[in-house]
Amino acid sequence: MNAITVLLVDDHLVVRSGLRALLGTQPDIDVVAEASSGEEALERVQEHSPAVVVMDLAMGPGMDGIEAIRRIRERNGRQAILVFTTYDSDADIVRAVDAGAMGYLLKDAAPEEIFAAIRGAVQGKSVMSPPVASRLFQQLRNPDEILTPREAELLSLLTEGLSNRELGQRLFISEATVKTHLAHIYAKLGVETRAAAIATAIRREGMR
Amino acid sequence: MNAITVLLVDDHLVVRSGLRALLGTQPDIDVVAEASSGEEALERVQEHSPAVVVMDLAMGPGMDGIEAIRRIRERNGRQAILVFTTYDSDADIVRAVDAGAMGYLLKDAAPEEIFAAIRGAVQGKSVMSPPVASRLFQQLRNPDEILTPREAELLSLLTEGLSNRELGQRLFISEATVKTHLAHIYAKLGVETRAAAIATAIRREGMR
DNA sequence: AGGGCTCTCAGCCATTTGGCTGATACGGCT
DNA sequence: AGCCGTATCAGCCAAATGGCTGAGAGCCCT
Repeated sequence: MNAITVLLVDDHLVVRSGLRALLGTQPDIDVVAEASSGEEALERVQEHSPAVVVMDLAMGPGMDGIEAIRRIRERNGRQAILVFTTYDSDADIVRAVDAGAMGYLLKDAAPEEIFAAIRGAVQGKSVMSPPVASRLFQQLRNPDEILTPREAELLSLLTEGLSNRELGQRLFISEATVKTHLAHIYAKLGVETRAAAIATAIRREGMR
Repeated sequence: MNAITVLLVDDHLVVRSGLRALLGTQPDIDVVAEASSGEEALERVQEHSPAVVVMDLAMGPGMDGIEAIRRIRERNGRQAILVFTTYDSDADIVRAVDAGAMGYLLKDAAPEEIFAAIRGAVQGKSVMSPPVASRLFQQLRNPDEILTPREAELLSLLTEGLSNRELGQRLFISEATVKTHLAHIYAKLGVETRAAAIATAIRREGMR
């Protein structure tokens, strides 16, 4: 039987080594290449056409994981992409699945979980770490809490520490509109002040 | 020649595997044990008395890396402790060095850097990743920007999104005093609003 | 055509925050 | 004893923020 070919994408060498060592114990899984950036990932996919791409979302400067997923899916849809990352950030999960990820694993997942996810991915099965799945489920249950694109944009700038006036100037809208958006954001995030919104956003949405 | 005995502490199995794989290539370095939590790290140190402890700061629930460093140094000062983590947060660096860490490496360090750090550590040399060293240097150069303990405490609570009133209640001081501290914090962080202070604090101090 | 969502803006008012000045108290250092 | 840093508190005032109501325009979907 043919082994499942895998490409590892992570900007940390130790993580790639660790995955390679772990996956090396499985005869039916074959790590054929590694990449340390989104750009490199695209090249390796072209070269090797791996069956599965295991990818960290957080990568240094340049293309991030989400963008890499999108590009891989666009030009070469045959790969199953597994996200393998440290954080179970709501926004990341949604964006990764949206971009075309087949599964979302946390880095503290047990080896068996990882193996199962890779084997499942080639068969078109979607795999999530339990904590990730429960978060996704919550999101689906509470559509009220999903920010509109404009609100997300504003929230992102909010975490830069801008004032209402500055937000308005940056987005070419009046301060009144800024306040309206903010009020909606607060309601959706379940907070009452801008400070709490920033704290929530940075911590929970992974806006580092 | 006797190999350098090493204990790996990281809550992520893949990271431990990766480090083990990397360090396994060096004949003079011998990984004698692994731990996935601060508590476990203490036990392993007792059991194996490794020459070097390579430790991640961020670990799941329970004892964090800083606390683990402190405890190891307290009861058994013979180990050289190397911090090996993802973030170059100012606060973490200072606290880790304060707790007794010999060096501070980032996870994207080159293998040679890691080997050199371990070898240097047993000889009492202090090793820092270049970006880490430069941050520390900046801290030393700008003593004006170092927060007092009370200010740091307040800033920490600030990132929870509390109001001045709540801050006062939590710290058993008047709102007036809270405002005084805040003004000092803003000046030291070089910001003008609480929002910017929170953003700066969370991003730069690693207050996740 | 109508309903719903998003984005935009306005005005009013209460609360919060920030800037400023000045003050007291304690501890350590010289 | 005197100085400095830290921590505490007060009062005043301007600016920013948040809560509320209401409203028009564009868009998509049925």
